Amino acid sequence: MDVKIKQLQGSEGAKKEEDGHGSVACEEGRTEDDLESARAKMGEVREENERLKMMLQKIETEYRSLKMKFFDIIHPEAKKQNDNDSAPTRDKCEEPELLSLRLGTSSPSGHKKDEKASNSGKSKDQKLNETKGEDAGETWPPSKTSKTMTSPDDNEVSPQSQVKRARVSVRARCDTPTMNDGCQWRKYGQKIAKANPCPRAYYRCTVAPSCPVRKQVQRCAEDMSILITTYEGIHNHLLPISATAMASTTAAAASMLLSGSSTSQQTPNSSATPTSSANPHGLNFNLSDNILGGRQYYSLNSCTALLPTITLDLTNTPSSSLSSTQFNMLTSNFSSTLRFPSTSLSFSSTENNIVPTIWGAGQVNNGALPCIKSLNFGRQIQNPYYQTFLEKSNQASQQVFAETLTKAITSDPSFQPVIATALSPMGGNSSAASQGLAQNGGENSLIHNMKWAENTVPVSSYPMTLNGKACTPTYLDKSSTSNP
DNA sequence: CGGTTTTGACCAGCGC
DNA sequence: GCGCTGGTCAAAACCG
Repeated sequence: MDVKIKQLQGSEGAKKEEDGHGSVACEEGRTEDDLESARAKMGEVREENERLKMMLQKIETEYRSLKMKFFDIIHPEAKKQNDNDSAPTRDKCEEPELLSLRLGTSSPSGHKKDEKASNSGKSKDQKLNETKGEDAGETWPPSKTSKTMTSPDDNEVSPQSQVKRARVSVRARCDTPTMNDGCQWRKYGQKIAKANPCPRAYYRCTVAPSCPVRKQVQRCAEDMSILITTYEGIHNHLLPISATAMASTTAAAASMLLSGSSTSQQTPNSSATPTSSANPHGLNFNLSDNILGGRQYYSLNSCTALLPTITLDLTNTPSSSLSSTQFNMLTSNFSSTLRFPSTSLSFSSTENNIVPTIWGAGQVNNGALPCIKSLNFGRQIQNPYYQTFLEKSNQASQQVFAETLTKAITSDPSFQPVIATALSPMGGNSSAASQGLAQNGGENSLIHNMKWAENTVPVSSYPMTLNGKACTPTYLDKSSTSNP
């Protein structure tokens, strides 16, 4: 991790020059007007950076405060005994708890045997994770393995086991039988599900023989053009570039689901009244009841209802109760009909010029899978190339995203715990963010700090294709980088 | 020939 | 205990 941080710091230093702070020499040959214009822009950028810096500091302060409160709730006895303990001590104890929510790791405990050899090289937090048996990789219900072996985790429906079994359902308009999400899948079964004439197909990942990831593909009974793909599990292998987009997106979505669930759990009534907060960018983050969770396809699938499921609605059909120009994040409540909460993220916007810019670096994102670039918590790919690529090609979009997200966070207090939880696995701890902030002088601090996830993948490389045919060809940048 | 798909059978969980 | 349903297995068929 230290190495990664150093790499980031190094890239940030290089980026400063790209930002224009060290590029005065490049101004040679330009007119005085150009110089004045460039200086004015530099001033604006500096001001914006200062604002972002302040926002980040505020977020970190609130994050630490929330962490302390959370720790007090979880360990009230520890609070009594350690009333005089400093915050760093608490952080040490709490970090594994928060890390247990991480879904984007690529080292599932289901393959601990294989990992024992390399265990010595693992970071501290990873080891703590394994010690507590909360590794997020073991997500698939061990239906078959339970025949021969049962783990203690499987016998209790603890919050941790719910975490492990989180599902991410993706609704997208597709004409072909299945979405090509970049992974290799092998079909191992097909069933006619109740109340849906369309058969449900079962696939498992064949990129690695021991990969636990599986997916179910079924057409929506209400709209045959909508393909519902449900992912479950975490890849335990390196992924192709094109596959990391989906993997990170589902991981991020699942992470949102889990963090949102925990929030609702602690304050079950807090979401009774939908709250929304518009921001100057016109991007609304709505925290409300489980509006989409009550959709029919949830209740029809009893088994899905047994698992915490998050739905990424990538269809162009605006939700009946939601504006088509909103990025609606709907946290779950605890419906009496569902044993676990379901969360829906609706990306149904087709007209909004903000969201596509965020997801796709300006490319129109009309139904293509949005890549939550700056909220990737997984680390499937650790390739410096992606960092460089992103910094050069997606810098503008990330700035927009950072600004938008920051304003959304600051304007909507209910979103802060979600981000706080989401940020906790990134880069190990929040103090690293502070360090990075201090060491790089705060320039573009928020943007950079939110780029810790090494598997960030440019959307332009994500082939939302269907068996080789572009699912939504107009959204793809054909000049994008090719897979290695 | 090896990998994938198809498809009937089997199993487990759940409700009655 | 029985039936229903979802999920998985595995042999056969299929395909490049």
